[in-house]
Amino acid sequence: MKQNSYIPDCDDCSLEYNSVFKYLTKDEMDRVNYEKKCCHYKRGKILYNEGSRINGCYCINKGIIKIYKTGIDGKGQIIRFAKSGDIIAYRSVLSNETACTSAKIIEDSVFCFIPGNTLVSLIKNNGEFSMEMIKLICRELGEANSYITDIAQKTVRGRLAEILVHLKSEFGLNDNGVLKISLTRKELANIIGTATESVIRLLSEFKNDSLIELNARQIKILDEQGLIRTSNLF
Amino acid sequence: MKQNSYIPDCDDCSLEYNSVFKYLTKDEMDRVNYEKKCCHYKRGKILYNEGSRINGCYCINKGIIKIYKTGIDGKGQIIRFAKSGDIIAYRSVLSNETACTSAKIIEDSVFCFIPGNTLVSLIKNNGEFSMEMIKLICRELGEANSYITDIAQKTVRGRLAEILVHLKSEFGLNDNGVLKISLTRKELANIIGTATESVIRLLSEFKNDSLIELNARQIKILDEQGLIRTSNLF
DNA sequence: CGGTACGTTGAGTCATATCAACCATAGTGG
DNA sequence: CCACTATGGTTGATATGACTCAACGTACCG
Repeated sequence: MKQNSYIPDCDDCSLEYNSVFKYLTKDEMDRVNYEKKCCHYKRGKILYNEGSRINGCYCINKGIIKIYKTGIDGKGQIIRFAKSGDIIAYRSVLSNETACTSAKIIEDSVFCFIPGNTLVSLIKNNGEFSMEMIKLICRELGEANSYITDIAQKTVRGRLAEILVHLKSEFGLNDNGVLKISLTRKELANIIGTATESVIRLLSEFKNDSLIELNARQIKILDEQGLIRTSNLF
Repeated sequence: MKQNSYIPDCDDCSLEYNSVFKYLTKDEMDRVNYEKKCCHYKRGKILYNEGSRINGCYCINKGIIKIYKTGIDGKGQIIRFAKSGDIIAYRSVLSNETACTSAKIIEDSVFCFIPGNTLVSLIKNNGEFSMEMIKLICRELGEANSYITDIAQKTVRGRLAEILVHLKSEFGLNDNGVLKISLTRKELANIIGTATESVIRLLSEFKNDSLIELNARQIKILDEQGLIRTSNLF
């Protein structure tokens, strides 16, 4: 891990992104600042792999990271994306298991590594922080549960429409109404658990229905309500 | 909620089922014992509904409870089952949201209601307990993530085979090799997200392949390895 | 300039959903 | 006590969504 010139300060970072770390005391914050290690990674780099033992968590300052699993036959399944202010890999550290997911940079990132011991000691000694950590994990669990229902019940078409809406609300649009997050067709397919070809076909159907506009990886949302309707069709 | 004659003691219950509550101090345990409320519910009764506000969690002493969501068009999706020693509904309490699932008794149950305040205060004041709570939630999250991959990538056939194996390992078999948990075809369908008819057809295929034996709701596992193989077929 | 990754389109196939009919059982109310 | 109704289970016929395989275009990179 190469240390780079720019190192975010935990105080600023946690405030700006409203992360759980803002519940730390001054002393605790200093400790984290001292013990953390900052890294700059470019698109394509892998942070950790499924099955590996990780002895700390990563706090994202900038960029986007995809968290995914590899199923039988090697097909990838994207579980979620992490962005500024998010913490990843805490699950393995806290439950003392090997990683159940892999993490790959999909947009150049800056993040800090916080040793597991530090995290555990914060949880055990700071009730407020601990409570906030729990809320965070519970929120993630709630999302996972919803996703199970969606994926089990909706058609591929519905799931794709839904994921576009979801990506909009999570990462926003740039000035021309184009989704800020840029994914390959295959990545889109791996979110909703389908074949690349199906994504391609459905995207162009959406284009014909004037729901979106396509320009390579640029996806412009034309009719969000229409997408929402599509995602809820039986 | 009718109080019934038999009221489990938290000390015994947490030790017998190895639950997170065994990390409480004597005083804390007394408090929980004092503040909890014990209930006896029969099959079919609903504990709480999606969308309702719950101000406490339930600790299961006996029985089986299904936790499910209702999708669009009213189709149910079973998220998981809770049994002796499990805690449910903690997510809504801890993250201060309304319930994202419903809970229904599927095998006569005895359980205790623990007020949210009590739970939160235990988490804030007892670092060990808090850490164990976190481990528990992380484990549930890990399972949810795996399930997302399975459901997105496996065929209905594979999922059904898998769920049978899973039900065996979670609830065990009785003396004649029959799954202890008894579910309707529709419930099985709602676990794996398919149609009742498909479950029926696949179960009889499994019977023809000598993987299982059927007798109404009694499912006898004949060839667990075969089921595992079936569940992993691309 | 050739290689590799990504994107696109077409054709054929298969697993699964849907619709419909039917039987068995148990519970309900007149 | 019987008709009535609801619920669960089963089977068959049919429709179709989505996957797979295959071929080909394009862009970028060393």
